[in-house]
Amino acid sequence: MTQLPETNSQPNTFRVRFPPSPTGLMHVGGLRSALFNWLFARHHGGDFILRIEDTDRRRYEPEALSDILESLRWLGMDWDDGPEVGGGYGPYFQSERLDLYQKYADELIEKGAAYYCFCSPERLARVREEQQRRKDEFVGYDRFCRDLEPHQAAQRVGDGETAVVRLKMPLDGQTTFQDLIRGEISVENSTQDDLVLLKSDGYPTYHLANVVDDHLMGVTHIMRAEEWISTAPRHVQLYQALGWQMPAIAHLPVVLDPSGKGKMSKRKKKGAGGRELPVLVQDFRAAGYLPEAMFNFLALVGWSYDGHTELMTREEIIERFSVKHINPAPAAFNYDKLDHMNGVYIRGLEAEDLADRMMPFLEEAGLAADRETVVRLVPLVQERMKRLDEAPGLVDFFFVEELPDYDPKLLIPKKMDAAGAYALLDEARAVLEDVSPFAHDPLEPALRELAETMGVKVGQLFSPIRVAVCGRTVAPPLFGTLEVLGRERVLKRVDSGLEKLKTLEQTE
RNA sequence: GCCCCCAUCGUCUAGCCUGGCCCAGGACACAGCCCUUUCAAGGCUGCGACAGGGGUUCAAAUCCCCUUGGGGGCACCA
Repeated sequence: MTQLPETNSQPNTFRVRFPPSPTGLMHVGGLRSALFNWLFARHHGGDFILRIEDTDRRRYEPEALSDILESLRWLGMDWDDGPEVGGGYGPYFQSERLDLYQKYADELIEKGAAYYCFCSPERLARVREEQQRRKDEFVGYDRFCRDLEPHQAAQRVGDGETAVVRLKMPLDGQTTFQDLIRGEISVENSTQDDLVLLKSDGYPTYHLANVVDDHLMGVTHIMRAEEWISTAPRHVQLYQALGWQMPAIAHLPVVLDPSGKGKMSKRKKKGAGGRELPVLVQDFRAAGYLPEAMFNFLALVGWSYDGHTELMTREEIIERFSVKHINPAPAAFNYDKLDHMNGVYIRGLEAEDLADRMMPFLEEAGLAADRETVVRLVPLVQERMKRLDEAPGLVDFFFVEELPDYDPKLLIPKKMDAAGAYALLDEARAVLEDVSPFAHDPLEPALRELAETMGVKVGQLFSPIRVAVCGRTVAPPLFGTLEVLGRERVLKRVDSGLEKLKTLEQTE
């Protein structure tokens, strides 16, 4: 028998929980729910419980659990009760609490608040189908077994007949509850059907397990996504049948996909430029979003502080978080804004820190990047990055000996021909060979002076150099780039650029 | 179809509870200009909303009702 919690222990006045089901990889919607609960707990000095709702044996995926734990840790959300840390109300895996659910299901049957149902899934499907075809007002279980004689029903179960346990919902009247965000919510009981509490495999449904555990674990506040609203009346009835006080409850607005049409699904969406928009937490990590930016942004999905303060540290968010400022309206997930905010956080990083965070992305891209060089590169690219996954594309030419092939025409500046470009590059080469030390400072004045003596705009001179050295027209600031590249490689690339121009002249 | 929730710029939102300070503020995006060796970053400016209709009131974005629109849910999944 699973150990019941000490009845005389005084639970914290603020105990919230995040109860993921290990049926798939964690997605942002779930992370957001977790974050709001965590913020609520930390704000009030309460407890954050992590409970694994592994009651669906068919959809169970073993790798989901580690993904859930990693996702929470990524954002720095620690839990007071749960896997790996324990707590006084365990176990925290519902699959290890089966006897508890069985016990309360039995109790409800005994009280006459629940009953055995022997209807086969086939019959249920047939009933539903007919109701839909007839366009009945009521679609749901027809309560075929509700009034079976209890002793006979128990006998059949004893004889080994498979059955589920269903809750007897009231047939008339209405069920009402207070939502912390939406106020009073009320539904007609005649629209509700008798929900399954215990499945035929002996596992509880979400409804039973969730209610039993929230009660036993001393949960005081439930914050879950809006899609649960419609099941709340059932939970109200369940608490009532069990004779327990229901925790305060709040339904968080759903997160809509960027188009605002439908909630964010686990399927990836295509964004501007055909980029796959991340949905899973691990995709956000892989895209190079900083956890601190993600934390800040996610806190603002459905919650706001004062309408104009958006950049906040985690401490500030914890201090300012309030259920009162949670917006009940669904919100589209704004990737552009996330990117912008991530860029702000990237720009705020120390050079060494940013270099460390860039390294895995450079390695992943197959670049032989060394940390020392990357640290020197940071000032050149820091304000040009919104996501870390953009880093390889920004610095790749620093880590190759030979530039990949590029269009020689790029070497020719505006209003100029190949011969002119050649002359410019050739003169520049002389300067590049002479200047000492080969660093930003002597390099810039020297090349500016060259532009002046040659009577061209600096842009006209710098452009061919940039292309020769980087292999493209858009690149980090030139002089810093030259310095990091070093004289030897720069001259080699300029030579190769000169050669390209020469062949271009001949074919003209 | 039925039930429930929601409704301020293209998007995220402040204001709504406790009507007047709102001819509605901020952010992202977009456009223009400035800065500038490209691209960014930064600065400035612009574009742009109270879904519609009825009430209540001296006064409504704010309160009430209806309509419309959007979303969510209708499993032995969570």
